[in-house]
Amino acid sequence: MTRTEENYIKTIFHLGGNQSQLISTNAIAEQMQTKPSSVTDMAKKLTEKNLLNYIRYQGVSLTDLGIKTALSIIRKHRLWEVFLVKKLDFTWDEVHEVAEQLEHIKSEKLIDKIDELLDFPKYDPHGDPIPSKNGDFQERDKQLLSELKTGNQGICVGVKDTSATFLKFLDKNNIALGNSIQVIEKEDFDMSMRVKVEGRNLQLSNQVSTNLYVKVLESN
Amino acid sequence: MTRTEENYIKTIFHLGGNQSQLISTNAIAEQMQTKPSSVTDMAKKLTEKNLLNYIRYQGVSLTDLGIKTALSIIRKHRLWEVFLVKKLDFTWDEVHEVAEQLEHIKSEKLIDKIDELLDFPKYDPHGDPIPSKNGDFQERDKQLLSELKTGNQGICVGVKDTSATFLKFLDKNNIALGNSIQVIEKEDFDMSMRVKVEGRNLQLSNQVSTNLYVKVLESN
DNA sequence: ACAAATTTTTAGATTTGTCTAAATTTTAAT
DNA sequence: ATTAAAATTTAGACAAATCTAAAAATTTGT
Repeated sequence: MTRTEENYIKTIFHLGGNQSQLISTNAIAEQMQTKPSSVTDMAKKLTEKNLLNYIRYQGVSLTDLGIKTALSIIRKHRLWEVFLVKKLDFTWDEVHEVAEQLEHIKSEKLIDKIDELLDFPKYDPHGDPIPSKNGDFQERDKQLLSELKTGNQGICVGVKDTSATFLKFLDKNNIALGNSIQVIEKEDFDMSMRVKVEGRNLQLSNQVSTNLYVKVLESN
Repeated sequence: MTRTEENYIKTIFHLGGNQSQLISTNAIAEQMQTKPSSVTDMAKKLTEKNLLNYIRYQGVSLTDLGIKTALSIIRKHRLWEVFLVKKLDFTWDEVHEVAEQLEHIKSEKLIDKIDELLDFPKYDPHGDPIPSKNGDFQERDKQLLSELKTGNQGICVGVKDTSATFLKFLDKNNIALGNSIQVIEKEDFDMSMRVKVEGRNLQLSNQVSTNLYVKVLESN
């Protein structure tokens, strides 16, 4: 498998092509910064290799083999991210670009040893779950901060937007995964909300609250 | 720089193209398992990029920029080898293949942090020196075991042949870098020699003694 | 249901890195 | 100093991954 092929498989997975949902060549092209015609060519090629199901004019979905392949790449990507943060003191906004390269290194032993070195982490620095060696992983029980009701309390467990600008914004406001967060007041006008993060009062815009995942603590 | 270009630069360095010595397209092709005509094409391309000096029908040598580039790649390769052995328990015969991939990862911060994590090692698992960040490195004072005279004593400091078969042979015979070694007797007939390695007697063929580097301990 | 707009595919071209076969240059031998 | 042998380059072709422009299919609006 070439690096390009792996990137297609990974992108299709992230667009939902694992739920036997058909993903359009247009959507893939947009995500990958390429043209729909290029996607069509690759769709044919990957179908030939039994990684995709492709229906002309409809879109593609991943086969079982395709899903397995995608999970393997995602596992590598997320483990490398943990490695960079835990062992090399990278910040969570610096890891993505490098992990994009490292995820393509071909050595089963290497990634298993990295997994072991990190003591088999379950989540990456952005709170996303890391598939196990045999490909299973459970999405954490979480919801967007914006979905919480006034008074609800939770723990920050992940981010939806993983861009450096958003992550740095969170750093600057001392919001980190694991922090407790409580909704004090929601503003109908602009959907912003006042929250308490680890005891500190903050005003967060809708843009922020729709990109921060929390695990709700049941009040009773 | 593409991965292929980097591999050409690295190969030319190893063939001596740093000493402003001209390396033939034939020699490069043989080393890289490709055809001389392909090398010619790449020679033109890399000359265009100011990495090579190329004289038609004569060969190529590295420019200053080419040497700097080669040293950067070799630095990465050797640091990754140390990482694999020291942090992930790879054996010295397993590291080459994986390091060939890792050496192409583009991130200055990454390799500097790996260097730091390893506490700035000077030599890789095969005894080869690791260029510093600014590109200087000194070849260790060493000679082939085969060059020693009867009675000479030394320390194993490196291998010339880094193939898995040779390295496993050394493992099997409990010969490791850092071991003391003394020449007991040299056989004129087949150039084999009887040696004492850390007190144990061994008979080594010429093939072995011409691939093991030692640092001679001056008798007086 | 049909025309217009949108999406997708096809056809043909481009770039990178490679190859084979033929032509050219250099080296070696007498 | 020629000629034969060896090494090197050129010319033309190919595969992978991409693009643009045109054609075809699908979706949408009325």
